[in-house]
Amino acid sequence: MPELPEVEIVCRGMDKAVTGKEVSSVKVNRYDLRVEVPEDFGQRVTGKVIKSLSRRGKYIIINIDDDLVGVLHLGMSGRVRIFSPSDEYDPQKHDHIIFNMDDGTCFAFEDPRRFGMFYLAANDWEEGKRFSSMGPEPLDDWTANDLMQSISNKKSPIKSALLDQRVVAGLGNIYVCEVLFRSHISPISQAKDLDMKACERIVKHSRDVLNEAIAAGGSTLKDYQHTDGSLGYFQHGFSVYDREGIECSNDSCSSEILRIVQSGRSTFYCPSCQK
DNA sequence: ACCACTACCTGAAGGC
DNA sequence: TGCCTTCAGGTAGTGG
Repeated sequence: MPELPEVEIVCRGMDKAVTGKEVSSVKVNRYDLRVEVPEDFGQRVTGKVIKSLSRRGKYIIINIDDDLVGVLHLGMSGRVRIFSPSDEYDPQKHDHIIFNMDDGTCFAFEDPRRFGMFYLAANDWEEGKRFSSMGPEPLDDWTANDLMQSISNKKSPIKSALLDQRVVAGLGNIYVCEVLFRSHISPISQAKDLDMKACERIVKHSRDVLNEAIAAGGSTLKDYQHTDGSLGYFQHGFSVYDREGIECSNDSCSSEILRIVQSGRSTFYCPSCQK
């Protein structure tokens, strides 16, 4: 489910629901996620106050008291469901970790495929290699110059380069396809061959697409993904993703959208508009 | 060092 | 109905 816009929506929902509240209890149903959940997860978190939440790339950072952070990644199928004190928690088969707050609020991390992770770290976590090698935030400090530099030696296609979280943080398969379409750049072109103008277009359209998707509540593909169960609707705004065989949305173009496979992932693009 | 490929895991959808 | 194959929004490890 989650690329940057979806993670941002989840992060905002959690922030609103739990920031400033104390954790009264935690239930861990499964420890064998992508990264092993620490055995003492519950003990370390219970009785502590959630200070704030933030996002880095596709990771949600939960600042717990002063010396602890929860690091949450939704993987491919992860969701967070939040229950207000007046709602009753309805357990699901793949609820791995459930937090109960002192005011009766509760949230569950659900992830059928278990590609997600939820672990604890000291609050100087940003020193760790997971985040120190992560690229710039596309909505924040990313420039065309950064992009130009980071791909200047890359022989891989630009599609694959933009999926590399060291190049830019938070883009995934859907939004890379959409960005390249808007930028009129072929996903097949070698990253190192792009000029500064092309990099400028990618940076600009990344901002636009991501901001539009956040404003639309993210994209919902298979099931709901907001923390309150409501749906995002940016999937109706896709120009190319999952539109194989459909006519290109540009008025002046009558080509069909193609699907190819690059680095084992589907790429959707218009062969006429993206050169 | 880089890049493509594979594994990780469950569930939904489509073909027969 | 059911069985089989394919595919899915991500990341990390390997092997060429």
